[in-house]
Amino acid sequence: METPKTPLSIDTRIREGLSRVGMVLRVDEWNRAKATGLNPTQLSILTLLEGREKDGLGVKEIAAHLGVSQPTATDSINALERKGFLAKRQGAADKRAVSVVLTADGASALNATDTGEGLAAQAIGALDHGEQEDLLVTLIKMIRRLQEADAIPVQRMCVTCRYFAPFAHADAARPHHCKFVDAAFGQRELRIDCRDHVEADPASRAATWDAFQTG
Amino acid sequence: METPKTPLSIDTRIREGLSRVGMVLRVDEWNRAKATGLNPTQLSILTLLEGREKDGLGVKEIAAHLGVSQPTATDSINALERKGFLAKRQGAADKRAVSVVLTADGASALNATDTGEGLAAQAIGALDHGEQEDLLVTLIKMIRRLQEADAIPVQRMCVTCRYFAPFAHADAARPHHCKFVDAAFGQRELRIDCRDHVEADPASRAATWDAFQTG
DNA sequence: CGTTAATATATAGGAGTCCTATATATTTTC
DNA sequence: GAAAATATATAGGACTCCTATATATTAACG
Repeated sequence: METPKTPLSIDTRIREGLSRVGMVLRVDEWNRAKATGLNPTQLSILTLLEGREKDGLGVKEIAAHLGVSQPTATDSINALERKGFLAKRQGAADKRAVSVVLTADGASALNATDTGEGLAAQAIGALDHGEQEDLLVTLIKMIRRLQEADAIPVQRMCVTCRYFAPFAHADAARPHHCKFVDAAFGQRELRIDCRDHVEADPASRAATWDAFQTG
Repeated sequence: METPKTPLSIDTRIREGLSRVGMVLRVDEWNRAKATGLNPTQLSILTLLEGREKDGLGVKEIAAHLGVSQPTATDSINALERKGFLAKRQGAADKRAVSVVLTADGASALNATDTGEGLAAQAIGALDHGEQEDLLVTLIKMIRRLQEADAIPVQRMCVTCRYFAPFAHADAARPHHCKFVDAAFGQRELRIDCRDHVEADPASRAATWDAFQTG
């Protein structure tokens, strides 16, 4: 009957929980990816490039999004280039730079991986609607904090978008408004990575966040 | 002005959010591990073995906890054995089996990695107390579901422990009771991986969960 | 009781991730 | 225009991670 060591803080236990769930996400990704001969890292890169077909992304940006070093990103990009799933174009203005874009093959490989079912979806499905919504909002809050702290690159979330008008409507089910598509939407529809995102300037971003939080 | 493709379900967006946060967890782990010459996978294994010094764990079990194949687990275990951070003992009853245990060196390497600060801790710190608590409970709910579905191995959580008496006290701050240490504790103290965990039988596990949920 | 099936782990082989350190080519800066 | 900063690539090495298969034991069953 040992007494437990230093009692763990709630931070630590949340991290433990996130890491368990994260493990399952990774397993799902292996299953998704296997069919197309990809692995989770490669799948992440293709996903990242989807919806950025205009400008592509630089090697450094990809590394930052993946949370790996730049040479590692080069490695994985090369692996995908060999497979013909993406292409490197020389940067227009800056000749040092490179612009990585999805090829047609890459896009179809991505579509071939059915994103539908998986263990993670099952776990999320075990939550009721309110919990799902709260979880989404909590994650958004965490991600935003990391973004504000420059710990991760800019995410294309509604809450930092210039087109986002939080709580613009009285309708409790669809309180928010997207000025880009000019439509109302609900908390449950909040995006983590919207292809139409345009970052708002810091001042209005802060104001938007404030309005979003105080609901 | 492209119209967005098929609108993503909330499942998908929660997965996106979890994966962003998971990326940060991984970066934190690299930073933690680097000092001791480890990598995140190795760190996970050592963490897993901590608090199981009596019986150790089998290769297969370690693989299941990590969500990797058995040969991969063998690889990583061998790497750690080379470094002297763990040892393999032959199984007592079953001579095929192996029991992997932490060595003293392994334990101190683990302690050397300061678990304190990191990006994830910062992101979690951005949440208020209520949100942290809700997040912890939500994660527990998800993990339990995965466990019940045999998608992940048994986790040593309070909610599946025979010593756990949910909402046994009137005190709102410390409603739960742990019959092992015979003490009251709060939602915020719920464990994800308790070394004193003993799995309850299915029937009482279900009853406990029910009591916990309807709290 | 002995053959067959199941289990726990290890090996083999190979692609790819991931790191640090450093080289190369271009901007940028003063 | 030289020095500092930036974007990417290379080199070298440890390790992760897979599938397929081999080995040793234990369990199952006719």
